[in-house]
This record gives sequence, structure tokens and C-alpha cells, in this order.
Amino acid sequence: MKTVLMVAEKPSLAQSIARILSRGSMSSRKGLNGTCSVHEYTGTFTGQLVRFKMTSVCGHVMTLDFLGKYNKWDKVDPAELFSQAPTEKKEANPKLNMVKFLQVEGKGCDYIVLWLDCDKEGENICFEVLDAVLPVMNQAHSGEKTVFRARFSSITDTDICTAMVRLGEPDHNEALSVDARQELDLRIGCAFTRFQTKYFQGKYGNLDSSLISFGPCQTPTLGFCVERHDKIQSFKPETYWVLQAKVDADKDRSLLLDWDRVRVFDREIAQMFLNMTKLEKEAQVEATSRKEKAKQRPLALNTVEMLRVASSSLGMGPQHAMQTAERLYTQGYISYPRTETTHYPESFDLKGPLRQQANHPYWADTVKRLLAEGINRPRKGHDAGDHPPITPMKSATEAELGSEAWRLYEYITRHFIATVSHDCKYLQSTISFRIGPERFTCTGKTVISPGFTEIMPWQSVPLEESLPTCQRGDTFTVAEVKMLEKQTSPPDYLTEAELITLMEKHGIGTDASIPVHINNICQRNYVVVESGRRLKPTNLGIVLVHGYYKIDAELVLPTIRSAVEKQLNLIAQGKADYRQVLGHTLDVFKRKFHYFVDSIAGMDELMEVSFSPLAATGKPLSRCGKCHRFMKYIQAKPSRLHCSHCDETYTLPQNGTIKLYKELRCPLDDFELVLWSSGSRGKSYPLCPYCSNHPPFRDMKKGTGCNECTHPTCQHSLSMLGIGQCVECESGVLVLDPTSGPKWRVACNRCNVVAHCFENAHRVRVSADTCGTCEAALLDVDFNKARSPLPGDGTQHTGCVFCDPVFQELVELKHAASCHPMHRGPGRRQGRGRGRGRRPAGKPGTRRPKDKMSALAAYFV
DNA sequence: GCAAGGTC
Repeated sequence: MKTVLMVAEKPSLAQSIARILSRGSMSSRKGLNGTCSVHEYTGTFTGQLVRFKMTSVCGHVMTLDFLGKYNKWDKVDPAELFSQAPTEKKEANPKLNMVKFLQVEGKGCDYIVLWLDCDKEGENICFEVLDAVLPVMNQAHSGEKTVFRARFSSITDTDICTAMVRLGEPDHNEALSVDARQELDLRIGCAFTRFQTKYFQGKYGNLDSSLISFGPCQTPTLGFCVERHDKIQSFKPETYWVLQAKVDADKDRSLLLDWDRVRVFDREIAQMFLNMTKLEKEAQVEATSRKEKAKQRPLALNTVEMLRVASSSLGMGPQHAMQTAERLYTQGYISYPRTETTHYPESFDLKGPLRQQANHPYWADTVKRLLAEGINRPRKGHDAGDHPPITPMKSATEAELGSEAWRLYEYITRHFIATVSHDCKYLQSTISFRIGPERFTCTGKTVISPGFTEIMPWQSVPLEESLPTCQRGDTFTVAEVKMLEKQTSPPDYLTEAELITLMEKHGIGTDASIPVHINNICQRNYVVVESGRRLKPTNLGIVLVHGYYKIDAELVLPTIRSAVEKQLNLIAQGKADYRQVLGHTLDVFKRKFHYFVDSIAGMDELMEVSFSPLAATGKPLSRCGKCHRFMKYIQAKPSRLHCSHCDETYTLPQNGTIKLYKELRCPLDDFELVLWSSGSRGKSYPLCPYCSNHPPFRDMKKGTGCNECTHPTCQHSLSMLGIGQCVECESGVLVLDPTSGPKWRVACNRCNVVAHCFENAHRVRVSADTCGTCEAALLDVDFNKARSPLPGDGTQHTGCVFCDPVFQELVELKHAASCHPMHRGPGRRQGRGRGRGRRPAGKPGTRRPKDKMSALAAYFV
């Protein structure tokens, strides 16, 4: 029997589609990556009985990056990234092992049906899948078609079954347009980002950002925030005047009337109108009207609307809202949360999800009435052909969801019930008055039937006192006419919800990536989220945007993306050549880049106002090995040491504290050592600022401290303080922290394993001798007589920290229990003993004996 | 260390 491999874009879709096509009779199993499942069943395909294997990828299989050597920031001129630097496709998520997985499942299959999402990205993933799978599939008989594309517009039985009988071919042009988009984004984004970051970080000391990024989506996103900031800054309040009239309606009730001219900006004119009206005793009714109006129930919920409401009404940031929604989805409470669609397909079972809510303590009454009286069909929305609108799938309570997830779920559910409810109907009555020559109006609303506002009370028509009944020609006594002086007020900072709307309108990002872009500009310290989730740009954000405006406004305008997308669409439609569009667009941006680099002084002028040069920043900390003057410690990210005499900057490890290390010096370059520490309970190690930036030995990497230095005799080096191989990670070595006493610590120089040991010992040294069993270096430990935990009256003991029974009680390994060698699969660590990093050549046979493993386990766990 | 796009 022949086999048909079918691939969807995500595990949930593979399952839904297989369930539809197999009519529920499939057998499912997990794939080798633990994330994707394979659903198998038999059926007919091109008139023959076949075995179907339905599975999925997890989004893109591959990602685009530069060849490794072009990712060295200090060796490559960013200008090279526009053309010279070659790119390669790498696996998008190596942990998922997607290529291997597809090949295992695809091996020996005869046909492939591609069920990827029906958009350009999906079309591109089709070819990623084919690249992986075609080489291992059975060879086709001459001329026989083996590759098919299923096109569907919703995940409904009819759509899926129709797609299956009308299979087509994947569209190469659409896929190519995505290839072009990827390459443009990569080359342009990385070139500008690297240039800006290096340029400004090399110049300013209090610029608090380790990355000054640029991108065709994030930069316009920031641009919107700064545009609003500029409006606020340049706003000049204007004074205006308003007439307000009050008439007596009943004995003890008066009506406030609105002036038909609304407001005037000239005081004398306002005064004139006031003079003409204030002596009038009566207001005459000129007209009355009563109109029935409706407030429409909401469209079904899609992702961006959910994100807007989450931000503006629930105070939940888009990134967080998305994570919460995904959790609700994987737990089965709501349908797939990433969708552009606001329209339910005709066949969608609306009553099913509604029935789920019929006994919910908060809205049972509303739901039961809807079910009994019949639901209202949702309004016609937009069908993007991706997924149905976000719908609650089962009932839930706050107790089972937790308060955060509950608030989002409650909103989604109320919104869903509202979409199948009736519109809110109300009566709007208007009375037009004349007082002297001026006209005034009074309006009032009364609810006829609340409709959906019953379940969305925050949308309800505000309760107003009804207007008195009257008719044309009636008169009312004027109680008062007065002139009010008011001022126009500036707009406030952009809210996240407003920003999402702007991004959507200008096509910046997609439903899935909008939260990412907003998050990016926060993390890069371009904007901060203020109260009411308003986005206030920082000095850095403002200067960047103003700088782009000054040099090349297109770099920040929202059109930067849409212009490129127009070109890409030509590729997708087969109207333009992929190579030509790509080459041309890169050429345009390469010119822009060179112009930007040449004009950077213009941005600098703005920077200088807000930031101070490196030489004027920071506090003196340690001495330079070249000029022996003090270097300054610059705390702003990325933290570094700067020698203004030599005009050199040395970067330091991030996310820790730095202090001087006893004025000790590196024997290689005479720089004073500094001590890096991750916190009081964490690890710390000495570090030579010069070696860390210019590794002295071939086997040392940049950015490392003395705990990885292979200097043979320096007292701070790995060679002198290393004890033995890390118990958790593959390449690390446990190193004694000589500064940690009296709460002595041994820490891995690669991962974050920290062992606490020998508390209150007054001296711990690494001995030159090694353990006969495991090759680890022995430790020499001295205790004070009064506090010695050693047996008898001993104050001194030498032994192996791993094997010595006396030391067993005195060492405690933090953090490693589940990752201990005992719990890991066999066959790693082959040929390597416990010796310290620079172990003498170990013969393959000298690994530790088997029972060593159980000894270790008993020891640490 | 960089982009933006999928998805977990």
C-alpha cells in the first residue's frame, strides 16, 4: 500500500484536519521531537487505497542568517552585509530537530500533500518542507505527480474535504517573495543595527542600551510614539469661549443646553453673543425629534482587537496578553488565539460554545435566554481565511484559571456572547431652542432594549433623565446664560491600544508580531510604559527618531515597509523577477546606508544634547596596564571600562557587579584585576579587563575571566584553581572561588552550578596533587581549632571533594540534582575523567569506574 | 549581540 505524507503548519491543525478527513478514525502518536504528532489512517487517494500520515511542522522550519564569520561584529564592516556577506538557511529551532523528524516520517512515502496555512509564509514553508522530505521519499514513476498543495479557507468539514478533492500545486513565486523579504529584513536590519550600536556605544557613556537596533517594523513603531511626543511638545494651548444656557424644565429640574456654535476663539465675539442672549427671559422650542437608534453588537473577536482591549481595559501588555491567551488555548478554554478573521463561517456551530456557558454563575441567565429565544447571527465581518474568531470553548471559573487568565477569559466570553446577542436599541430625543438670535440644543437617550450591553455593561448607553415632552412653539424660562472660558489641551502619550491600531492601519507587523515589536522598543529602552499603558519615548528613542528625520525620513516613516511590500507582491504575482527586485531594493538601501553613515554627525548633534561622551562618564576603578592611569567604570549598559588616556574601551561581563580586586595585576599585561560577582549567593571570579577583550591564549574565548584562563602559573587561573569537571554541563570546570570564604564556594566556569562547602574554614587551597580515583585536584582545608567539623581534634585535611568521605558532610551542591550524571543517559563523558580543564592527555580508557556514578549520586542528591 | 516571520 502506498503512503501519503501530509503536513500542516502547526500540531493543532494537523489534528483537526486529520480528524475531519479520517472521520475520527485515526491512530495518533508523538513524533521524535515530542512536539509534533503523527495521525495515521487509511483511505483512498487518486483512486487507490493508501495509508495517510498527517503531521505538522511548528511554523518555519528554516531561518536565514549570515555565514558564521560574518557574525563577528568587530571583524566585519556592516556595509558588507548588503551584498558580499553570504547568507545560509539554518534550522529555525534546532531543539525541535524538524528536518530529521520530517525525514523520518517522510522516508518511503509516495506522495506529499501540503496543508500549510494559505498565506505567503505558508507557501514558503511548503518549500522548506519539500527541501527536507523530497530526497527521502520514493522516486516517482515517470511523469507521475507526487507533490500536492491543499488550499482551504477555514477549518470546517466542507472546506477541508473540498480542498482534498481539489488539490493544486505549491506556488513558487509566493514562496520566493518571502525569501526576498527575509533577506531584505536581515541585511538591512543587521547593517543599520550594527553600525548604530557600535558608533554610539563607542562615543557615549551614559547611553543605557546594550543594543541600538533598527528594523523596518520596530523603527516606524517607535516613530509613532515619538510623533505623538512631538505633538505634545509643540502644543500651544489656545483659549476659547463657550456659551452655556440653562432652562427650567419642571419645578425643580433644569436642562443644560449646548450651544450650536460649540465654541469661539475670540473673547469679544463670545461676549457679543452673550450680550445678545443673556437678557432674554424665554427660550423657544424650534423643533423636536425622536429617533430610534441602535448601537451595534461587536464584530467577532480577532487577535488585534483582543490585544487592544487587553491593554486599554485590562491593563495587560500585548506580549503578556498573547502568552495568557496561548495558555488558555492549549488548556482548551478558548479557540486558536492568532487570527485576523472577524467572521464566523456559515457552518460554525455557535450554539455549542454558547451552551457551554449556560450554567456559568456570571452569565447563565443571559445565555439561557439567548438559547431559548434564539441567537442573533453575528455581524458579517472580515474573513482572512486563517482561523475562526477567538471563541470560548468551555466554561471556566476564576478559581481554576487564576485571576490574570480569568480576566482575559471573561472578556473573551462576554465578547462572544455579545456577538450573538441583539443590538442595543435606544431612543434619541433632541430639542432645538432659540434664545434671542442664538440656537441651543439638548439631547437625551433612553434605552429601549439593552441587547448586548447587558453582557458588556461597560458599553451600555449611560442612564440619563428623559427630556420633557414639548413641541415646536413651546417656551421655557431661561434660568441662566453664561460664558465659560476654557483652554484646548494637548493630546496625551500614545496608548498601546492606539499604537496597535496605527500599526494595523499601516501594515506594520502581523497579528502575531505586533506584540513583539512593541516589546522590542520597550526592551531597547526607546520607550517606557507609563500609567494607563501609555508609551512615553525616552531621550534615546526621541533622539534616534529625530536623527532619522534629519538624515533620511524614509528610515522611520511607516511607508518604509509598505513600499517594499509592494515590490514583494510583484514577485508573488509573478510580475517581477525575484533576483531583480531583491538586487534593486538592496541597492537602494545600501545607498541609504552609506548616506546615513556619512551624515551621522547630524544625529550626533542631537545625541550630544542628551548624552555625555565616554571620557566624561563613570567613576575611576582600576588601572590600565598600558598607561597605568585609572580607567573609568561605565555602569550604563553595556557596562565597560574606559581608559581616556589610551582611548580604549574594555567590555565587562553583564548582569553582575564589578569591584577592584585587591589591586592585584595580571602577569601578562599588568592590568589591574577586577572582581565580577553575580550577587551575594551567586558566583564571583577575578577578571583581567585586557585578557577578557583580547584573549591571550588560543583556547580562551572573549569575555571570559581568570576562571577560564589557562595561564600555567598565575595564581588566579583555571590551572591553579580548577578542581574537576562540572557535574552538570559538558565543558565546564568547577573552580574554587578564592574570595568566597568563610562561606566557601566552588563554581562552574561555564554554567551556573555553585557548590557551597567548608563553611567557616579559614583557608582553602587547591593542592597540586590529584585524586587517585577521579583525577580531580585535591583540596587543602584548614579550620580553626574551635570550629573545626573534622573528626577528632583535626584542623587540617586534604582530600578529594568528590571522593573523600570526610569531605562528604561538608559539601552541598546547589542546583544540580535533576541534571546529575546519574540521571543522564549513558555514553557521555566517554574518555574524559574528572581532571581539571587542562588535564594531562587522558588515555581513552582512564574514565572513572562505573560505581563512581552511584557514589556521586549518593553524594550530591 | 542584529531583522521579521512562523509557532510552543
